[in-house]
Amino acid sequence: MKQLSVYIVEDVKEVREGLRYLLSLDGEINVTAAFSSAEDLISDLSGGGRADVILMDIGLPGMDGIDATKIVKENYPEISVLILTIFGEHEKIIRAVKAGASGYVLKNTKPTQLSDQIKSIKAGGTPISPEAASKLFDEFKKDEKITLPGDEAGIYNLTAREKEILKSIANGYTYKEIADIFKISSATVKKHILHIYRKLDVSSKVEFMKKVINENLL
Amino acid sequence: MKQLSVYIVEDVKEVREGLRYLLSLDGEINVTAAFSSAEDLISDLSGGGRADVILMDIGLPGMDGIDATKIVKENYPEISVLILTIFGEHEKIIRAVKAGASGYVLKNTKPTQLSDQIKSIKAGGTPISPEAASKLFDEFKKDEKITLPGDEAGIYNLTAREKEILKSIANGYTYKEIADIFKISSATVKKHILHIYRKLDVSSKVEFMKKVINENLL
DNA sequence: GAATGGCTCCACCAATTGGTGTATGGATCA
DNA sequence: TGATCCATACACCAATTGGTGGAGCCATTC
Repeated sequence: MKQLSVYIVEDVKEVREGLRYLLSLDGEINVTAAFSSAEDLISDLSGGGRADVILMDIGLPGMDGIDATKIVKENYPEISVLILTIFGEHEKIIRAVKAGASGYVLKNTKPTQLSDQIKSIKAGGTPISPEAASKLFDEFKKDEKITLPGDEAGIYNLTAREKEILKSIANGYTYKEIADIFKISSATVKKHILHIYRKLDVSSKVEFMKKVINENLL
Repeated sequence: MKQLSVYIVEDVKEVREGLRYLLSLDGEINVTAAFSSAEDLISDLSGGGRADVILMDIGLPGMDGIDATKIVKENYPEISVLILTIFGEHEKIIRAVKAGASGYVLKNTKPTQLSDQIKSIKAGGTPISPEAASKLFDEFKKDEKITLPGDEAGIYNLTAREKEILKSIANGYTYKEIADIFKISSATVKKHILHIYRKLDVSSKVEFMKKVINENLL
């Protein structure tokens, strides 16, 4: 297995060197650089420096770890950023993950666990501790709402009209009520809905609602 | 590092033995037993058998992986359950995680990734693939809603029978189908549903579904 | 024992839904 | 210039749903 190239960004020298030492114990991990500020990191990356994973402290002097994460992910999306944090920094963690961080680990994580988590990022896993999971989940949901309806054709190739009808149905209106809203015949509404059913592969309002709500089609 | 003891629960022999072989390639993982049914697993645990991680298939004959997970977590909470699934089983995954699963991995995950994900569970991580993450997030949010406001007031004072009917309706069955399932008249089913509607303060299946799904009444 | 509440069932009704046709005008596209 | 898609609309039909009333049986509770 190829070695993982890891950068460390942490302002406190003792922590920085401690991390470097701890990670050096894992043969699969190679700490190729360590920086005491986000600015130094950015400057290295601009100069062609690369890493598989960046271990990023949040509380950095100058540019903080969140903004740094944003810049890294915007310019070098292939690099995974793992946020280093202390217990209780929920909100910062959320902002960091929204900025593109792949996950986070607590600073008091055991050495072996830290190695495993770094490796698991590249293996497709997302290390998240349960404590802050629900908050994180909320935020992700908000993101979804932004990204989903913005799409043009829609996931099921629904036409613009069909999307309108879909929303109305999901909001509990009957065919007749929807007909009044859009000033069309209820027969037309029904026609639209049957088309929607076909596209969503459902055949009743119950199935329809399950799909709409579970897949956040609103 | 101590070896991780892993159980496999998977009904298809080829898959089961394939997993056992793949995991045997990782020195830190020790597959101590493999079962073809949830019942066999439970019986082993009852007899004193233990594992650090259980790799659990969802689609098992007899007791399915979700119920099995529930039982395992209720009786042996220290055991982590990792759900083995195929792409697209969103709903089941959600239910499995709610049942206490530590995460899930897709069946087509690469061997090395699988090992890493198993190890990352015990390292505190939660292996979740991004595809279904947002859905999972939604569900967690819903859980929050339940535990916070829906306290002692009970779940709308529904009787045991009404809860059964509620589930069936939410699963898309018609009155008639439910009548067949419970061996009662469809008139009775309808009566129950009208009672449920009153208690939930709704008056159609669409409103009903919104409430059931959003407040996770299943 | 009477009252209450849960579960069962019946009849009857209006409204809604699911599904099938067919058809017309407009836009778009090959 | 056809062909196709979209939105509109109508007719007709079977099934399901939402709502009302009443009623019997059983267990628990007061």
